[in-house]
Amino acid sequence: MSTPAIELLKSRSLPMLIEEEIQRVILSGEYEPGDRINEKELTLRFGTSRGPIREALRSLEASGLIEQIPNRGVFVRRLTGEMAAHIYDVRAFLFALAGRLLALRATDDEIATLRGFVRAMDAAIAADDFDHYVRENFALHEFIVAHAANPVLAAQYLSLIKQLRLYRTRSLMLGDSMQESNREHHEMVEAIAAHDADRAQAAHMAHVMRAKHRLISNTELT
Amino acid sequence: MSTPAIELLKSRSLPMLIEEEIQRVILSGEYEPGDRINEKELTLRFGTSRGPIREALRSLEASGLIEQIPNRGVFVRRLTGEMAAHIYDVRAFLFALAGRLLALRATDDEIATLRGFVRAMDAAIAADDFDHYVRENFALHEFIVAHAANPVLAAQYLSLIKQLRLYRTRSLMLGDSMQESNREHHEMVEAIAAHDADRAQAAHMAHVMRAKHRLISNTELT
DNA sequence: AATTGAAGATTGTAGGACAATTTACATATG
DNA sequence: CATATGTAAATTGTCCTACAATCTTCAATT
Repeated sequence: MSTPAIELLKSRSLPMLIEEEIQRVILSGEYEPGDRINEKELTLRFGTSRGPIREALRSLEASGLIEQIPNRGVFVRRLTGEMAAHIYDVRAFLFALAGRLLALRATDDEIATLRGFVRAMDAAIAADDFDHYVRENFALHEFIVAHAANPVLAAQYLSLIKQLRLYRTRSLMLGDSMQESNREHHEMVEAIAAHDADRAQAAHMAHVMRAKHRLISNTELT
Repeated sequence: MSTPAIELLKSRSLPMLIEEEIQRVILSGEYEPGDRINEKELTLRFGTSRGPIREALRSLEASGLIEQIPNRGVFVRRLTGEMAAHIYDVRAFLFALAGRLLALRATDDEIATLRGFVRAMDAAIAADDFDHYVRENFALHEFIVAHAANPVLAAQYLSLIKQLRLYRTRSLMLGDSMQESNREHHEMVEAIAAHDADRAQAAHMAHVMRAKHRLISNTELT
């Protein structure tokens, strides 16, 4: 009976709300990879009993954000560079499917929206507005996956994205790679606009694989 | 304190064991899609309290085998043909990645094992032993995914396979499609043996997509 | 036959309890 | 001084009971 936000939204079940909240806390960085998550602390934080919290943790474990070690508790998952690379490989193929599906079914409106994202990113590059670029970049990817109209694909893709956020993401995108990246976006979007499924598929896969290589060559240096 | 199998294996946590057991029960068909799962019934069946059972159900929900409706309980998930088709599309791309990865790294031993599976399926076809074919077929797919050496890929692929088992799988593979299917296996395995990543990728994807179309054309008729 | 309504069942959550295990810390030992 | 050891405290894992909220069932009423 403490956090009012939780009291108000009784439409969804308590464990779901707790799950979302813990997820938010993890992705925001308040809990860092490797941190132990204490159940009692969460009961105090949310004002609930341990039951709903343990249920939420179970769900989070399945989504790959936390890890449970019997009798020792749950820990925010720690992602090795190797695992991140594995995730990128899978993500590349899922994103390739998204590109293909969207190329086959994109409406004129969707194509216009996609081109809008690319233009916005061009503007962000011109203004050297890194944050704005990142936001639009994320929105473009999200849009493509959502409009591919395959909920299974969307769920798995989003799960991977979440997991990747556990990986240290510093220096992930440097100055000139914004330009390179948006050139790839342009190719992706125009392939979709041309309803060329094969070309879209290849462009989407290549885009993620190049992002993977940028990530790897950056982290090798540290 | 009833089921001895659960008492013995206290090394893993109780919710994990319960989860595995419920999953087994669902996949075996004892609980059918759409069935409601009663918590108290499970407490009697496993001799545990509701806590661990609710945790297990949470985990199963995340893996897509059950569906929770607030205040109404959990139900074995019902898969529409449309959803099955979506799963097949994703599976095709994941399997394509598995084929590519394995082509790049397959050892001679692994190649020999793969060829053994194909030969065994040829023998099963010759003997008209459908069950044997199905078993070897499953083993081949599992082997490829496991030896692709990408745990993220493996986890997502296996999750899809489990979900597909919720779909009515009658008349999924008819007589002559065994031959067709194993011809495709042959192409997959030889592409891997040649360490030809592109060819393996294409062959693996095509194999799943053809399976999808066989499924669809069969279910259209019913 | 359709609607209503009360009784019963089930879910969702709380909270206390306790064994088993792990962690932390202080003390003894080489 | 560093290491080993032992004890106390904390934490997890599980059970139990309880009860409000909601859903389901089924009989009675219109």
